[in-house]
Amino acid sequence: MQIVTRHAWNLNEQEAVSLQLELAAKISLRDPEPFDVRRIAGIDVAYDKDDDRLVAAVVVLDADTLDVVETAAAWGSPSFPYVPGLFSFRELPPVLEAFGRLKTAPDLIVCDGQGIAHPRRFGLASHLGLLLGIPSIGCGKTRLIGEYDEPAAERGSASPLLADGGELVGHVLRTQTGVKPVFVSPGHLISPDTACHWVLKLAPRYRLPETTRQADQLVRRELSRITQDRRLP
DNA sequence: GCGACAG
DNA sequence: ATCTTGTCGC
Repeated sequence: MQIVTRHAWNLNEQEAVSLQLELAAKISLRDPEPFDVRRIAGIDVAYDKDDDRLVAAVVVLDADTLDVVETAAAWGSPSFPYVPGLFSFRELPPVLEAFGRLKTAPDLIVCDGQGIAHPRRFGLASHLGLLLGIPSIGCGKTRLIGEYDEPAAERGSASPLLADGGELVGHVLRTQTGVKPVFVSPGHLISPDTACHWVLKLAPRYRLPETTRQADQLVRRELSRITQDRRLP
């Protein structure tokens, strides 16, 4: 698929924050109509512990069978420090490169991290969704912002994630009975409820959605692949 | 000033 | 993210 980057990535922290404020105004929390989802993409990034390199991977799953139908990966190096709230500026460059290697564009993207459940309502999922113009969801393992009540223990239970004075920025969703919940928030072109619906559907057996699990596995395989090469004298 | 803080 | 052993359970 063709990737068109709409802005540069060589920014300092102040410029990055300004850009987020500017782009956050363009985010839509409405579901497309019609909203036909056949291919769902999952992304993940892994860091090399010895070298300062990182790998980004994209896996595309069939929405009905959850089978992997296409994958792509790209190597890079951290071009931005890890700063809570500016995560996308660190991981998106290689992720976009990986997307550019896909033959077919997905209908929905699920990211590791947050969507609008972010200080400026512009987390990684929102940034990626906006740049690609594709519906996106943020599914984080831990909280960045927001307050919430613990959801009931049964799979499918959810409680609203509220920021500031009660603004709904997502949901804390229990994907498996008796297991720690995940933080689901819309990235772009999707509503909070529809985002939860898809994450639950993508997690029929494990805590994390299959998109995230498959992307994580691919990225680790890529890491060990080069680690092996490096051991050869 | 003191915590909190996606991966 | 990454560093790390064993352990309980299906």
